[in-house]
Amino acid sequence: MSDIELRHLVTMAAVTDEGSFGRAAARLGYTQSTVSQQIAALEKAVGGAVFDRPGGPKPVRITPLGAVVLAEGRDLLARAEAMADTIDRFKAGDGRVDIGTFQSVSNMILPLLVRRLRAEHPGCDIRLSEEETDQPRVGELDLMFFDGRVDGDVEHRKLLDDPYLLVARRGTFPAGPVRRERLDGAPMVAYPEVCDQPRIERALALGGVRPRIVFRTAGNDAVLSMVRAGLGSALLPRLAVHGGDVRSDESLRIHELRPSLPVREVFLLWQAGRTQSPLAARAIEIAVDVAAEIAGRPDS
Amino acid sequence: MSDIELRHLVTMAAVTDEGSFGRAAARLGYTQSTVSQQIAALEKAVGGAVFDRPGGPKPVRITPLGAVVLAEGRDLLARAEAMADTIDRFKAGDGRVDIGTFQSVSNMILPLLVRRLRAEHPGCDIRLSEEETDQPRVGELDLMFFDGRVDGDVEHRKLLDDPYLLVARRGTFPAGPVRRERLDGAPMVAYPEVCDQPRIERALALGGVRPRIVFRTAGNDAVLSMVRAGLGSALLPRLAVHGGDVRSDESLRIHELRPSLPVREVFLLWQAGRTQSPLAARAIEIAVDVAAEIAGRPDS
DNA sequence: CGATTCGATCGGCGAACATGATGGTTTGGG
DNA sequence: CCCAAACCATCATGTTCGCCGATCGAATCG
Repeated sequence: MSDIELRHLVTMAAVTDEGSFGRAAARLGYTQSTVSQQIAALEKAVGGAVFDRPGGPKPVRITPLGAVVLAEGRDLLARAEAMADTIDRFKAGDGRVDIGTFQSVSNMILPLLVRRLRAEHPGCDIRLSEEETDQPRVGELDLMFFDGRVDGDVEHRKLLDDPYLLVARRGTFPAGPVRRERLDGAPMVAYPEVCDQPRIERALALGGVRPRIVFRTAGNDAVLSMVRAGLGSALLPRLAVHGGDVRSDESLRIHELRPSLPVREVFLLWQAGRTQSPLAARAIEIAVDVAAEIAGRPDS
Repeated sequence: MSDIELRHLVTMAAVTDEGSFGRAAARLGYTQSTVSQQIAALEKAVGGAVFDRPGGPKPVRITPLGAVVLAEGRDLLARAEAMADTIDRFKAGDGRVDIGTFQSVSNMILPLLVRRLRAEHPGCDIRLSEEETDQPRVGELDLMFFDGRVDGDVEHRKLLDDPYLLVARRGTFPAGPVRRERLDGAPMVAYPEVCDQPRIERALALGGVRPRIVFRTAGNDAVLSMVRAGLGSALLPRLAVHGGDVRSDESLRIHELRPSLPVREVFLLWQAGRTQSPLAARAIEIAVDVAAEIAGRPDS
């Protein structure tokens, strides 16, 4: 019954435009016989004639039922064409991409990524979500920034190594590198124990160094404010101190740690075995480029 | 390329709902093999995978491209269903019908026809047009009322015979039938010389009777007003004097003519060889019924 | 490591499609 | 009045396409 096919509607529209089965066939690259059969099939599907065939050189004329079918059919065909357009645009890189980020991980990378992606695809829909869970829900995202290895069915791309630096109030330590032992029992401000944070604390503890964590917060600004206020020092990844006014802040001093902590690795990861959108694929490439530029930039 | 078929979209929607090719096949009455092939065909048409197949008991998962296709596809399917609904309603008698009427021909029939048609099909779109051309454009109408025969490729259905009556101001003629000769040179108000009017004037002239036409107007009311005002008498078809307040108007008198004029035949006609809508077909039936009732109604 | 679930693939069969030729119908001109 | 032209329907034919049944390979789970 409702076995209407788009091809038949195209043919019907052509017949209406041309006023003749034969000319419509010529336009569509069919034979007159084919057009005749297609219209017959369409008429069987809708349950009534859509054209009156006067016979002879008179042009065929649409019936009232045919007018209804044609009006709705043209609408349907327009929708189908719009669908094809949308698909083509999507394949060219338009569409939506959901990117997850965590804490201060990507405060340097993400703005550049978004800017370049939007420059390439002005119409694209970039959605960012920052969640504070340890084991993130990569399942609902296209891409996710993360520091540290992650298990599960996840593919990853390493973006950069992010070394830890010690940020202290001026006068807390003498200029230059600071030995790890100096942090044992020292008051410190730190991130919550998610992501890479447990790992560096374990690394310190392995050397018998146990700082006194006096405050934990996920906000970079809050950490730095507390350091400025003299609450304690902080071990922050370079990305977190690289930008902003940290280096020009006279009340703060940045020290290297000796021996240095194992670097934090920043990854871009996504669900394994899942087809990426062209936009997401492009985002990965751009993220890698951006990370390489940032990693190669001199420290000050 | 853009060879997307509605059937494939239905299958894709089912797969998305069920999370499995096999269950979708069971729901649709297909085989798993068929669903697999249909999805493959769809993927070839859109140029990319629409599902990720993890393999094993894991449910298939839609890809970003698939999400786009599905969103647009559901819209397309909804349109197609709406189209089927519209067609079904049309075949049940809904839709639009264009009816032409002329002068005072159908002042009695048309209101009843419209009322009954709208009672049967509340949603239908009845359009009336009254044109003052002699040879009407039946080509743009579904149905047309007309008095008198018409040539061309026109099918017709006779509705009723409409005899002419003489309407005069009280006191113009003695009560009862009036002989034709009395109208020779008499002042009369008449319709314009279109439709049936030339025929009755010829019929009078054939008997040597030539009224003095002092005013021609297409409006029934205008004719009667002029008769009341004493401008002259009028030969009007019975339909024109049947309704309204003519018979109860004490200032007017209705006479038969002896010998009577040949009756005016009222037809409903439409273009020959043209498929009509169910609504139009029903309108014809109702018009015939209505006309029969009116013709059978006693004169006063 | 088998049992299970799942999609892909192959061979085959029947329906649908496109073609070319033929026939019936109508129109308009000589 | 008949003939040529335009037009659509139909038929027979070859080919494609859709669907099915069966089988295979992959992944998961107990």
